[in-house]
Amino acid sequence: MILESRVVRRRRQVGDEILAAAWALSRETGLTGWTLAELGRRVGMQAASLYSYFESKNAIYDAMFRQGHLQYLEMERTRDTSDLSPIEAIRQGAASFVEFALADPTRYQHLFQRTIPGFEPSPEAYALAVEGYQLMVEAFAAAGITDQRHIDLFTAITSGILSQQIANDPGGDRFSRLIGEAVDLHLAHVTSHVTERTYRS
Amino acid sequence: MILESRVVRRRRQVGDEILAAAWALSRETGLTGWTLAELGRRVGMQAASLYSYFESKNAIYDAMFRQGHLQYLEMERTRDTSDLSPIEAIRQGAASFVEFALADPTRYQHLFQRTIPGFEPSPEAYALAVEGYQLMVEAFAAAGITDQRHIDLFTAITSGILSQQIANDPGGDRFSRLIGEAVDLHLAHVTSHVTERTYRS
DNA sequence: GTCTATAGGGTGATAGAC
DNA sequence: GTCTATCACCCTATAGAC
Repeated sequence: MILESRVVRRRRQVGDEILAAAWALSRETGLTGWTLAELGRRVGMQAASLYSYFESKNAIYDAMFRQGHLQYLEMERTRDTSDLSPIEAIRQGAASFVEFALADPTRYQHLFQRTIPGFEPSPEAYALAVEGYQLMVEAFAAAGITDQRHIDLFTAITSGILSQQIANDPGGDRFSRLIGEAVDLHLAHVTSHVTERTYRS
Repeated sequence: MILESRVVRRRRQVGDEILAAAWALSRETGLTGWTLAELGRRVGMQAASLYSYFESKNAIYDAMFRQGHLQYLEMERTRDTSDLSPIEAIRQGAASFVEFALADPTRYQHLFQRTIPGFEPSPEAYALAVEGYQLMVEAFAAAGITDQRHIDLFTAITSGILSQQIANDPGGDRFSRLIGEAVDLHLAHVTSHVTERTYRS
């Protein structure tokens, strides 16, 4: 049993090493800009040997998707909002999401923009994405905001700022610096009864 | 001269036919989901013969990019805003942009999201994109809105709504129906002095 | 598990006859 | 201008020896 456990651990280590190399390659040449041959070279292995760890290239993408969402969920779970009002928690959550996105734009692209032709996350991995979305929905519910339209507008604004930032000013803050202003604007809007009356569906 | 002109006209016709087929294929299987062999088959031609009309596949993408932006500029130029206030013209412009985008999401993707690996528009084609952007900037200037931050927030919100709409509710209106609400929210914000004071950079 | 070899598919682009 | 033939790649994935 002890011997088997060592083997299992070693396997996991190599798998993680492959994933780390895949992330590095993706950051350098784009998510679709590398081949299994290059990935193998990075970890000192023939391309064919990668198949001992992942059953296909898409399985590697799936593991990356899963890993990225686990990182996001871990960040969200350790974020302390106990001292914050619900509204303040939403503000912090948005800032935290932007920080997560810009800390690794390639990861953001893979997790939230899905541009790889032919790749779709497995149900297990997709469930993690849904879980993250639910955390946001709950944060809004805690502030009494439950209208799907309001949440949709929030996600649209946030993703719009991030995609513009990453595409048109990579490494800068031309768009991302607007996130606080945009969130406050949105929150003021959805918590005002006047506006709700005007735009009821 | 007359004979030559006929030849030239015929060449343009075939070129346009090829472009139309490329658009059709792109709508069916994605911008990167077809090959020159398939495109040739569509127009009754061998793949190699396409090179008499376009010097590369990227040149076809470039012509599509150019054609799409010309369509947008044509729509903008024929849009009558003479009876509208500057603010109302911005509202109409946003609605018109959303309509243009959703009328052909593939075209929107090619013109404004640029997801084709390795493709960059030629300077001539890119100039058309800049021209369209300038039209929007001028519409804002006419309303006294010249702060780049405000225009950036507008483009972020608009593109965010559109990308969410196309990615998560294709064919529906879950996100796009929010455009009027979002634009009004944005306009109310940027024309309020209180807010300007709060968020001055 | 890792290797070599290769299957089996595909691609954009070019040469040269007609 | 259009064709056939082909170049010169490239890729993921698998078979089988070690």
